[in-house]
Amino acid sequence: MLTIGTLARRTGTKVQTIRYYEQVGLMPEPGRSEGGQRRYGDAELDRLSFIRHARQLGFPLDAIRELLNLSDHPNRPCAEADEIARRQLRQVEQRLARLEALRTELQRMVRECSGGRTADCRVLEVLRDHSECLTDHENAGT
Amino acid sequence: MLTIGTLARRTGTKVQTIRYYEQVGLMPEPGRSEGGQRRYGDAELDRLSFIRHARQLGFPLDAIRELLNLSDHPNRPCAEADEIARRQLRQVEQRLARLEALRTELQRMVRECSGGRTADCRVLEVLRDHSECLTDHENAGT
DNA sequence: GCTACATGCTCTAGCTGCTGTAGGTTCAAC
DNA sequence: GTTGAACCTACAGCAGCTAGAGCATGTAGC
Repeated sequence: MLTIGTLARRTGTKVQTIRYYEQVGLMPEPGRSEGGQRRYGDAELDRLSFIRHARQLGFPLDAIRELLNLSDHPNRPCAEADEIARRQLRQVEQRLARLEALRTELQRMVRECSGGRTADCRVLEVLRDHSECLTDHENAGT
Repeated sequence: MLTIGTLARRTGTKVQTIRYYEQVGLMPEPGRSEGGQRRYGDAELDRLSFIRHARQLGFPLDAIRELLNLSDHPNRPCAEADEIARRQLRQVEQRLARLEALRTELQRMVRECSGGRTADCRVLEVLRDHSECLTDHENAGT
């Protein structure tokens, strides 16, 4: 039986995050000690590892919920899990494309800055005048 | 004199977003009509365009605040603006590297999935067992 | 058995950067 | 004068946590 702190250390998760996962229904409500402290078993350790790993791969919590659901039904076809992963892959690819455009633009700004006064700063100039940009970068960033 | 709605349309910003920028001090408190509605001039139009453009390039609001500050002091050296842009570029490059690792891993998962039952699903299997991963992908995702 | 202290508990607020809604007011055209 | 679009303030909510307050429990040493 593991305390929440031990579970946290084993999975590289913060204690509060585990409680948060419980709150949003990703982790089950665990058993409690006589004094009311959470006690976890190996199943929960596996489940949390799964969640953390999926998070590291950028899956949103909703997708992880679906994946966990599928994982609980070994006889169902895996097309759904496959589709979730593909969706995530598409997302990642889209973000990559946007970030690459941003990188290009930022590199250009930085390269052209000659280090004078802010009045002549290329960085500020480009920001002031969108038409100086080579690439599209709408909805970018985050 | 522009109303907030016109300013919003001209800059591709939502009205609420403009009010939000005012609230967090990115936009100045504008003049008001007799009835208390905001009225903007060209300076504000430029300032908001600057903000939006910087946001499209992924600069966080704090960085934009600094950039605007620098922009208001044309005689100061532009090293600071340059540094802010470089910092942003580094951020973008880091995110790119992480996302590329994610893409690799997701591609592998998807490619190896043979479309059987979830019990044998590669996607779920990889998520269950971190050691199957080729790349590092810690702190990834968002 | 007692004390000290790490760890646990719940609850609430805060982070970023907006976005949406409720319930009311102003403006401009007709 | 009346309509209807656009405006106003104030506040709640999104994701995915994270941090803190104020208190309870668990455990190790003595």
